[in-house]
Amino acid sequence: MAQRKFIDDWKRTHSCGDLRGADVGKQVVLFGWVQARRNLGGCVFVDLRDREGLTQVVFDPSTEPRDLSVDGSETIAQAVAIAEQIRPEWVIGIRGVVVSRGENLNRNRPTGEIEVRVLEAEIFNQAETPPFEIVDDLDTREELRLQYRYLDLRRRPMQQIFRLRHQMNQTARRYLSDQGCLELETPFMVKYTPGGARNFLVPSRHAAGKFYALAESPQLFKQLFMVAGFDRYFQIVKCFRDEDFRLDRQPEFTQVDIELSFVNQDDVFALVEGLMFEIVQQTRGIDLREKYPEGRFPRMTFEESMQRFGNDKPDLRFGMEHTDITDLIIAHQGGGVPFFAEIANRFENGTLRRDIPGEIVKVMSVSAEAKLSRKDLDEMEKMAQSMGAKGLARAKVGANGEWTQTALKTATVELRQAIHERTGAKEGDLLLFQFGKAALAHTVLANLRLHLGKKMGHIPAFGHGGKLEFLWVVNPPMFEADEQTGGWVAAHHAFTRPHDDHIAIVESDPAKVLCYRYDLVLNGFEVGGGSIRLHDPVVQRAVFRTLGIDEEQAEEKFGFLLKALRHGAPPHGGMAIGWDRVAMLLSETESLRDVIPFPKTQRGADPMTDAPSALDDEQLAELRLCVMPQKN
RNA sequence: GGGGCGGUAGUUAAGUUGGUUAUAACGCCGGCCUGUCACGCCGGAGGCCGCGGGUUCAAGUCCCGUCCGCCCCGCCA
Repeated sequence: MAQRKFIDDWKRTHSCGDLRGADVGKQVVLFGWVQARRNLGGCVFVDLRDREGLTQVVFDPSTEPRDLSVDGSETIAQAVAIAEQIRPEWVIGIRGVVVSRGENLNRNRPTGEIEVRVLEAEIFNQAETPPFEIVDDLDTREELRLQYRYLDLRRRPMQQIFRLRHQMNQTARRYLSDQGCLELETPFMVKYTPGGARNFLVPSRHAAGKFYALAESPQLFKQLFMVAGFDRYFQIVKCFRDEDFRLDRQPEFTQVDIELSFVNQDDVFALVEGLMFEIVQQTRGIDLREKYPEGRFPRMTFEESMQRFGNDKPDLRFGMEHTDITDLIIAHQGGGVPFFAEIANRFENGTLRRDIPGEIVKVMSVSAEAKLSRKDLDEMEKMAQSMGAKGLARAKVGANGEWTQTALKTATVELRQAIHERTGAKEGDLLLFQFGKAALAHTVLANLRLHLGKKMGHIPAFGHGGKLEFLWVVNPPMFEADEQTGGWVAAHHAFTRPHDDHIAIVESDPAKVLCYRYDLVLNGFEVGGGSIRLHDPVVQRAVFRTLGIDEEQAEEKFGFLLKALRHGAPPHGGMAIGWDRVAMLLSETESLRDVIPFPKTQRGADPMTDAPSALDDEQLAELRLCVMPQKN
């Protein structure tokens, strides 16, 4: 067996990204993986890779150690023999001398001025031929990349992403610590609490038949830190939610969790803004003060966001806003369009009311520049239908303000003029309509807006495209109507503080109650959310009454928190930042999976380890569990 | 739970109205080559066309089912 000189007697002197022209003449020891081997017949060039970079090393049988003023002639033949054997991804070590490449330099890499002339080499390990090449611009099924994630992670772009995450973590720790926050830990295995996201459950062997829940967030525990008087807390923490996935959702994900005592909403914002400025500066070298000179992010109310963009996480990198024309439809009694008239009638006769969320008519004006073909429109209509819409009514604005290419051509001049005036639509523009249930109309138009934004090149398919648009979305409603029961449910959670001037109407007019809940949005992604908590037991009881939760139920569900809040809870509030989403946006990658070292597929599987897996009967018996047969 | 797209050598793709032995590039293996750096040149191996059923003289291709992956709606307080 080889003598292992390279590990036992010699130490690595440099990384594969270190050496420059100034190092010429140095004797060096490099360790790494074989990126590429170019055998010219006698002379073998090898690109040696480690996490810092690539260095070309040369195995040349004609090397004369004396010319390099070093020993080692007897080892050169051995080294050249090794060069003949090695293959991509083998792990080797070399000892050699840095020489200038003179005219033959490679300007494409930082180490391109030099190469290392090998005097001695050792193979640490061979490698099977990898299922895909370890290259920067890999084009391979993602499933295969996940199956061999350790090879995928060997690639430079992936290494850069996780270096970025390291920087994010270091920056957050330093900043939040400087802001007086203590890094404290909360349990992952917690008591199951109903409502909200589904929990992953962990069966207990000691208490067979009982289960822990994996924490969907440290929410309740961080509030207990405030009761305990820690004053300010943060944690970089994993959260677990057993819900369906999207490109920005994984079953386990990381958030930077923050909670502060004796603060109002503005105090929380200032802290988080400072953090984001710092993160963007440290990781991307971008000074957000150029865009936000006051050091603050803009704010928009929830209601305005829904009106203008159809969701609570608007992508502000481009326009194409929506316009609510429900009032125009009512005023014009349908304006000659049968299905508008139908809606107008229902408002007339009181079936629908404007002051409570119900049905609406919205329009999005698309510039003539979009040059949408019939095929494009059909595709968009299909998209709308796949989201549950009946169709996609549209009208093209003609030279004299008439509507063409549309089922809406019966619209009156007055209605058309009113709509053109409000939307600013000009000749050649296309009007896209949605009407009916507000939630559906909003969803459809919000998605079409993003679709068109990408299609028209206002925003890239993924990545920030040089624009970082932050926004606080504030003052959402505290309660939502529960369609099934006809009662009220908490729009976020029951421990959010209502606006002070709405406390009086918590029970009398829940629909109008707004609360101190806020989301931080970046380029159309919700990257953080939080609230000022409700620490007043009197208001808390009123909220529970509105939600139809009596004291007994409240005790049963949230007893430990309510009890804690009765023992001297300071006013407090906080924030949770979706750290993976921030990493995804800053690294301009396509999905959350790209910024998580070992992510799950859309169905929650890990192709590498084959998790989740079945248990054998013995294990189940120990937990006193039995698995029901699959229902068909 | 619903809708859409995809699955063909190790990888990425092509594959005609169903019709001989399923192509190509990269990778892999062997040979040659002393200044390559996407090295080059010559040769070679490599296929359960995701899986199961059906239609047919004949299926990668058409039909049904199913599994897996991705995107969206619902869901995610």
